[in-house]
Amino acid sequence: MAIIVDKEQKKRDIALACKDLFFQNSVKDLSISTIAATAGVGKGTIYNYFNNKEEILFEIVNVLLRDHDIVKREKLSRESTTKGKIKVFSDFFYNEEDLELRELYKDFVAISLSSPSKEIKDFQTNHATYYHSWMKGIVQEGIEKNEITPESINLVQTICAANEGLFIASVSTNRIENLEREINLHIDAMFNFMERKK
Amino acid sequence: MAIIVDKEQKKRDIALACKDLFFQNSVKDLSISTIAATAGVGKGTIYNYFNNKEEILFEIVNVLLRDHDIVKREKLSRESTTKGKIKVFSDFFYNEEDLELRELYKDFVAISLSSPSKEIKDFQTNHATYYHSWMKGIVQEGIEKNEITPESINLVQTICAANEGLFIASVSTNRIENLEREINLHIDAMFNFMERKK
DNA sequence: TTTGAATGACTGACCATTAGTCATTCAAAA
DNA sequence: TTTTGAATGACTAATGGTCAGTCATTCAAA
Repeated sequence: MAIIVDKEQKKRDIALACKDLFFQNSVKDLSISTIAATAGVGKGTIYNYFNNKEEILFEIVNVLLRDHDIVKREKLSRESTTKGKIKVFSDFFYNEEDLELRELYKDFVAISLSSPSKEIKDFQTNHATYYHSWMKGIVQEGIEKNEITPESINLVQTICAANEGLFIASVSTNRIENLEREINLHIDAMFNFMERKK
Repeated sequence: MAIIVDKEQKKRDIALACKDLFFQNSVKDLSISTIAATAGVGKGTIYNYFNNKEEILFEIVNVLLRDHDIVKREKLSRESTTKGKIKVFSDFFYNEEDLELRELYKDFVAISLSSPSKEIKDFQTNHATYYHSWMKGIVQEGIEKNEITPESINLVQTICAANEGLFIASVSTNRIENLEREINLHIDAMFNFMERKK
């Protein structure tokens, strides 16, 4: 009949083609024309695959998060203690290699705060739930290995939230000079309470 | 020679005139024309007092925060325990009476995440520092009254960050069904560690 | 007391740019 | 040759921001 393209693949191709554009500019400062030109397609084509700029950002984040998770799993497997794992788990917010992904993540949170559409919220919920239960698994494991107390499981939510809160503060204010230090301090403080006293 | 207006006052007047507009719409969805019409001035006049829409939001938040603080001080004085005070301090994120201010606050954080201009960051830093040291004062007082351990002072940062993080999560995801409960749970958990054992 | 020059406040028409649409074109398959 | 999905970019409507001109008030000089 006519050309049939793999819609999902093309969507990914377009998104990844302007990855760097999104790294260097905030979504707000990018025009659809620029994005289309960078991806090497017409403006109309963009609208064949995405409803708006934000969805392109989501697609990029989605793809990058998959790679990020693989690396994270790798790094986690090299840690033996629960505390070490939690620290590695939290290093997304400050480490050098996730700098670009973090740039996108900022935009991402900004969008979900100002335009709470259903899709965006579901998207965020999925990711948040995924990482939350991942961390919960790590803590659970620590409990089973008798490293930390059973009540520690109730602090998972707080650790996650504090990480997020510290990150937001480090971006939106000048109050946090050293995020890595700040996050590790708070994890240390939490583990003081969570660790089994011998 | 000519008319001299109180610039600061007029700025406040314009901002407050479209307060409700900002409550009901996100900054993104408001046009300068609409804002100008609502405030009853010409579009050009807006630019005599503000550089962009965001600055109008800041002005509104500034004024409202002043009132909010008075009420908060009032409420705090009625609490006798440190734990009670911290809970009252944190209720901004979920209580009914601050609903509108919270709407603005969301926009506010979104802007500081996506357009980190110097002014915005300074503005945020001032407020964050102000509230942070306020809470620190409350904790300090609790330590002096021998209610909580001296080490508690190190958890102020974590409590603040976790509140913020939980709030962000409640807005941007569907994971937190009851923010009030979640925040109070985490404060209770923290106080379990902070309180002096008798 | 009158007057007109000086000045600051205010304005909305105007311009450049943008998001989003859609009629048209293109190319492959039948 | 015909059919049909994909791609396109000219077009429209709306927006943010500018700026040349208008207006109102004041006050010094006549």
